[in-house]
Amino acid sequence: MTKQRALLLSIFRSELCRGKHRTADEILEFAREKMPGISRATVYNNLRDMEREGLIRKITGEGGADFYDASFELHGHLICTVCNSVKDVSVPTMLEDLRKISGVDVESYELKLRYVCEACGKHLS
Amino acid sequence: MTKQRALLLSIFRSELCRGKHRTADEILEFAREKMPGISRATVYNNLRDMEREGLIRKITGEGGADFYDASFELHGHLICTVCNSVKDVSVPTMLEDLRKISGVDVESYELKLRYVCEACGKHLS
DNA sequence: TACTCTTTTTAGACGATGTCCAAAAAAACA
DNA sequence: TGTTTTTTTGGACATCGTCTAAAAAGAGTA
Repeated sequence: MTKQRALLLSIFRSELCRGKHRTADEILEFAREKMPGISRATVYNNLRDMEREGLIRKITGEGGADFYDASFELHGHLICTVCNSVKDVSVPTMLEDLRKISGVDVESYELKLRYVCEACGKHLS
Repeated sequence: MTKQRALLLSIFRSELCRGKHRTADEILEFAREKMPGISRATVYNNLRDMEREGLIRKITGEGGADFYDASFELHGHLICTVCNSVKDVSVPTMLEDLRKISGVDVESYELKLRYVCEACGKHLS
């Protein structure tokens, strides 16, 4: 366990990431506050590895960067089509349902729901 | 309606795209076979507009380029974690179910299911 | 058609995100 | 400790997509 890897894990466990969705570059910023010299490649390498190990989840980004969260249970993401904000939504039986529907042994899923969030809905009058 | 736009629409309606998932660059290639000078920017602009108009769907790509399909009904995508191949899977009641579960007026969804496809499953012994 | 106004196309520069590489450093092992 | 393996590093590189300003094409009107 390298110091860099430990730092990244601690960031994901900290308030900085609790319930939030972070891009690789946001994680890099957080990491550099504690370890100024840490390399971009190191962060990307570790994010890739941590995802493979199931420690974090990667969500393929809307219009740009992918983002990561440290949530262990599978859940979907509500994405506002106006402001791109993201909220989690839990769908407990989803994996089982999907296995039945598809007839395939689904390992995991990524579900993005497009909607208009409350704040943006008000502005649309 | 410009000639370029008409060409792109015809490509999406043709056998080249029926039931398939195409990247922007594949579409660009197809377009250049008929109209060699067509610009990359034109293809990207039109794909963006056509998606906004609901003529095509964009699926945020795994490890790289986004891809597009011309299928009008919502459906999920089975993605093989080994070879990255994509297959459609229909989930008829999904949108209604999701509205009930989330309590939000979901406009559309994007569902990616990770699994190991038949061909790859055999090789894994 | 001729004139105007608006929209689209174009080429290429640009930007953002992420990957690759070979050398150096750190960690793990015996 | 000495050796081997893994990780980090920095910077070049690749990919994908967006932006820009000028030119061309399309649309509207008479």
